[in-house]
Amino acid sequence: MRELRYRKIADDLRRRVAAGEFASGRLLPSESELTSAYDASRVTVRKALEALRAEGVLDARQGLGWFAADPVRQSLGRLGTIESQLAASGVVPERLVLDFAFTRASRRVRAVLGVDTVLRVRRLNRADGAPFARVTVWVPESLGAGLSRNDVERSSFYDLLERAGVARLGGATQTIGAAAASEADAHVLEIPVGSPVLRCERVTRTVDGEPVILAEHVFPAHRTEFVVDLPAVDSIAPSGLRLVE
Amino acid sequence: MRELRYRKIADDLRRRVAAGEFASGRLLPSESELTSAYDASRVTVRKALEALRAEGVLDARQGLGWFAADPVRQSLGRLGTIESQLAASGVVPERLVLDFAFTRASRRVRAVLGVDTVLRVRRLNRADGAPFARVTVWVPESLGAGLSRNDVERSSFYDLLERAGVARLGGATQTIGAAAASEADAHVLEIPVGSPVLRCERVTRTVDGEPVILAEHVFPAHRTEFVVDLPAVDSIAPSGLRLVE
DNA sequence: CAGTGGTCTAGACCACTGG
DNA sequence: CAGTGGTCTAGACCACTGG
Repeated sequence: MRELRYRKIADDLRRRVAAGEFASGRLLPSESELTSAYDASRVTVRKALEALRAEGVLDARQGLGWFAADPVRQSLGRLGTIESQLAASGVVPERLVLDFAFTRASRRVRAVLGVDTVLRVRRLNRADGAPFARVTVWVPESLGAGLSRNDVERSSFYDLLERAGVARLGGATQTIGAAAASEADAHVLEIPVGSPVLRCERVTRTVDGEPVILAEHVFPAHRTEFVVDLPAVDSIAPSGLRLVE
Repeated sequence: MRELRYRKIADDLRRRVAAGEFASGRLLPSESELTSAYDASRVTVRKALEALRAEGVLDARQGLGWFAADPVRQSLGRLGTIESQLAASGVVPERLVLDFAFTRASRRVRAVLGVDTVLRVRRLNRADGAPFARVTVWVPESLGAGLSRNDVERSSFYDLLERAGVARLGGATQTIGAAAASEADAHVLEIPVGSPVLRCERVTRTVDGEPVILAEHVFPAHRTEFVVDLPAVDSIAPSGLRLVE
């Protein structure tokens, strides 16, 4: 990988912001100062700054200057996965494997993954002993063939597939809906049947765009919510909503 | 508002893509051709193209060219507001004002907006006659003072505040949760009490970061879901989720 | 190979901010 | 007012794609 100047500048500025160098209303050096300091053109410096704005790290106002973005926005940009959030707050999430089987794909799963036989794993996630997610993951038989039940209890599927070099994962599409808890959900999550749950379905693709993981997460509504930070809006209505069927 | 060249170019290209001019693998004119055609510098043309890439409308490959993005991603990038989606599919959304009042802010509303008196508007949105959203909007008394009941029935709050120059809106934070339909929700949305609903709360800030609009949207779960497109992932778990309390 | 997008430079004018 | 970020120009070199 070629070294990109704007990326090096962005990395350096991100580090300095994280170190608190520009905390609480203090402005960054002006673009022309940064241009001199990094010995780059203003366009390159701006490309780095705009990238950090897109990440939610920095923001700017014309006539004023660049500054570290609102902490709320920063923390949202860094939210990451629920497990990393829990780990950061000192709670060790437990992962319990309920089911591990190679089975025929249902019509829905076949439509998404395009294969007839899949590895299906059901897991329960707990935080401080209380269940907070019921997870079902489907992967094509070929990708799951090397995985053991102990593997999926110890590690996340992302680690097992990506870091082990089995697949190179690219983007994903995530849908979030509400539903009433099924009997199976209710039993595992220790909530009443029919009580509201958040249901999240996620299709993860390889870098080539081929869908390789289908995951369903069910969360009890009283314990969980999704947070989305929108750097700019053109409406006050929720974004990303669509009507189904 | 000053006319921005890169924005005009982006608007034109977006329209041409939507019209199918570059459908199914056909490339757009090269950047140097676009530079001549729009009589702008290459940097300006690229700024327009990059903006459309960020929207999910276009994509490019070095050495090949620019092309209309994958339709899946396109539809996600263009999702925008539910009302614009409906309009695009030929359904005219109706907006019915249920309530329009200046009232004392509840503790929650005061905590968010930082004022004691607010304009509170309740609306019902329908598509093809069927209710799909119950909306409550709170704005500080000072911002709502110039608005009439007819205004909020005809136009969106965004149009009323931003385009009318009352406030310059910046970013927003949106939380999505599930809940059981309250009696009021159920009555207005024509669903059973206790059936699952998606509940979305959105805080919109001015460009200066001051919260000025609080909006709550309640959607019947069986008709609606949120879709998020994630260009790159570092986990297969849902992103943006957090535990409440 | 010729042509493409990706990065980068050294300038310029403008709208906007704070004092 | 001087200084700031926002936009825009006319160049340049590079890595990469397809034939």
